[in-house]
Amino acid sequence: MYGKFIDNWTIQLKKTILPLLILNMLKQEQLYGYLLIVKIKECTGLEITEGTIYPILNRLKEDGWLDCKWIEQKTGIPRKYYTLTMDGEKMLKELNSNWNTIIKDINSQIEI
Amino acid sequence: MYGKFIDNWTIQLKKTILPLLILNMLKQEQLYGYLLIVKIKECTGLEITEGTIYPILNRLKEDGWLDCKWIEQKTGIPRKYYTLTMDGEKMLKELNSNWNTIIKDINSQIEI
DNA sequence: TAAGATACCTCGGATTACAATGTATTTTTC
DNA sequence: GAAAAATACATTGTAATCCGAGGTATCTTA
Repeated sequence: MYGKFIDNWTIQLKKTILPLLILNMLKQEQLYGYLLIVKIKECTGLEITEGTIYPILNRLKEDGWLDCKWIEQKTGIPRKYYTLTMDGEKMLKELNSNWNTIIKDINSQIEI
Repeated sequence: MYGKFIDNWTIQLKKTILPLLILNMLKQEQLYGYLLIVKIKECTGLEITEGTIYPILNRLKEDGWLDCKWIEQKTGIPRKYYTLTMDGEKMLKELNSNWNTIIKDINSQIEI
């Protein structure tokens, strides 16, 4: 059985990619932490917890790639919505470019 | 300046991908640790040290994905060459398939 | 009204990664 | 031909990271 090795590696890879994924999701629409957990699960199958998502969002905000604002709900708890800053958009363009380069480099080593 | 964030993330991603890359390289030809360091640099620009490559190779061997044998050189130090086992080949097929799925999932979130 | 879901946040101990270090031979350089 | 640099293996201590667990609060459902 080789499932365990593959599972661990796959989960690790998805976690490494998280910032890229989160930034790209936030480029399309503003989102809050708890919803990101759900969306990431939908998109990648990866089940993360709050202990994973909030530190990442805080870090991206501290670095200046994200803004956030509290939005009151008609009903329910207020939510902290995140959006990309101008810097964040520029940075993301380069990050996506890097992502593509890496994929190309790696795929060049994978036989078809 | 956003280079630092991008650099760190890029390096981290490449390191996470290392096992996939190494296994695919070894599928094409038998290689030894020191040469892998050179080839990985050529392919991805990632500069790793022995402290990185040998533990990975040992781990892959312990797990049963790799075989190794010492080969004496006409001149120079003997080298420890690694090859894929049958299990390793099967596992790699699945690993590559996972890799493609992840790329597809992530790219679906990246605007063009 | 209790349980479960939504939504935020923090932190310390477990894990992990790798720089540094060590050995030995060969090649190059001056 | 001595010293330095390169080739090639291996290990390990600690520095950094990560996230499960735990905490607060409100809303919904059974």
